[in-house]
Amino acid sequence: MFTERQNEIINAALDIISSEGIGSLTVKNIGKKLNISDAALYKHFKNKNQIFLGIAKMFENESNRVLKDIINSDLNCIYKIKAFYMNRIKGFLKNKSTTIVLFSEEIINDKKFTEKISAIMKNHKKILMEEIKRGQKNNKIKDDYSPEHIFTIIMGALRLLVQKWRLSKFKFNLIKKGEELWETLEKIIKK
Amino acid sequence: MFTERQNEIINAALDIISSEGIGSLTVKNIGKKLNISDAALYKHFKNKNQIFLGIAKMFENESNRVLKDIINSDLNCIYKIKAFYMNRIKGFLKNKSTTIVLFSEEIINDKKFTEKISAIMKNHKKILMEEIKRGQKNNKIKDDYSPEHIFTIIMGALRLLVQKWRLSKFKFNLIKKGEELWETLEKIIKK
DNA sequence: GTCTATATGCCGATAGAC
DNA sequence: GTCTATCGGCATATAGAC
Repeated sequence: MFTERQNEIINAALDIISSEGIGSLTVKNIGKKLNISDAALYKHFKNKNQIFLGIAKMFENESNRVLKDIINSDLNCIYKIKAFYMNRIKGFLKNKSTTIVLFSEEIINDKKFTEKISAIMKNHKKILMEEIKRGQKNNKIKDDYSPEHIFTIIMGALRLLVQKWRLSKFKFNLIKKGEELWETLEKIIKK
Repeated sequence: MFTERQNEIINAALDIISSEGIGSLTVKNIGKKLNISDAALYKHFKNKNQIFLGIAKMFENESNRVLKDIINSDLNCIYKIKAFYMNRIKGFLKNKSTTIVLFSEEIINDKKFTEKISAIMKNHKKILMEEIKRGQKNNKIKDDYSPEHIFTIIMGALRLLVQKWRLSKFKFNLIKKGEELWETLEKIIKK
């Protein structure tokens, strides 16, 4: 998929985003981080947008892999949704910068990047909605609310929590707060 | 508060953000929009960050005014929360660019701006939480969930809906979708 | 694959005339 | 308050030697 150097470049970019913000993500800074010149980067990526696209692809690979594992597991639907939810939280914890990149599609003004992120999100939504519908059929999830609204509420709450965490400069325990929030979300949707 | 020209400049900036994205917001572009030179802008604002701060102040003035009206009304607490929720939606409809500016605190790398936006958000949260608590005391709102979680769920869902609307390029009817989502939110919190 | 040197362009901001 | 002219700085990206 990626060469070793390409992986290093993507990780350096993620490092810079999480520590100094997206405004500091320049080819010069990436080079500095890797102790090579900025010009050398162009031997590995055609241009800066391709690095962004690399970030999106890396995220896609990881989340798809995990998603498959969860869907193919024999957990019941509520626990599948919980597993997805907690997995996203752990993903953000591991790669803090994704909290910026993925929630702020408008920052990176590249069509292919935006489309990629959009597609990933749509895929997540599709898979989650299927589980929600199955749960409603099997009488595990309340059918007072539309699957669409349940999705909006779960993902919206998750995102807001993660954003708060980022704005607090990662000061509180995201896993703990995430689990507490899930307790409430589960109470709301569980039949 | 602002001179007429300052208001024009702020509105031009908001225009640019909503139509071309924050990356296109340059002093040169603002000048072009107003058919004056970029240099002339510096007679009205000391620098670019002061224009950003102007955007934040404008938003603060408007939302505080409306918030006061709602809080001082004699609606019951659930309808106060609904009024706040719907008012935010209408605010985004009126000024599409605020959907970018306010949800992406990290884009604008100015300390005073970030602090201002943060303060506005904290104030909104404080007022909403008070209403939620009052509702729980008066047996109007379920006390199975913590006020903090109720806040996260309502605001998170609202934000996600608004973001979806923005990414759809404002194609669907935000008011209608917002009202539908509120129906669900109300069912969840109402005792 | 890495380097240095450099092209090109836009950024925010200032000087000074009118 | 507006203009033109201009500055220094930094951005992405390329050329060409090693």
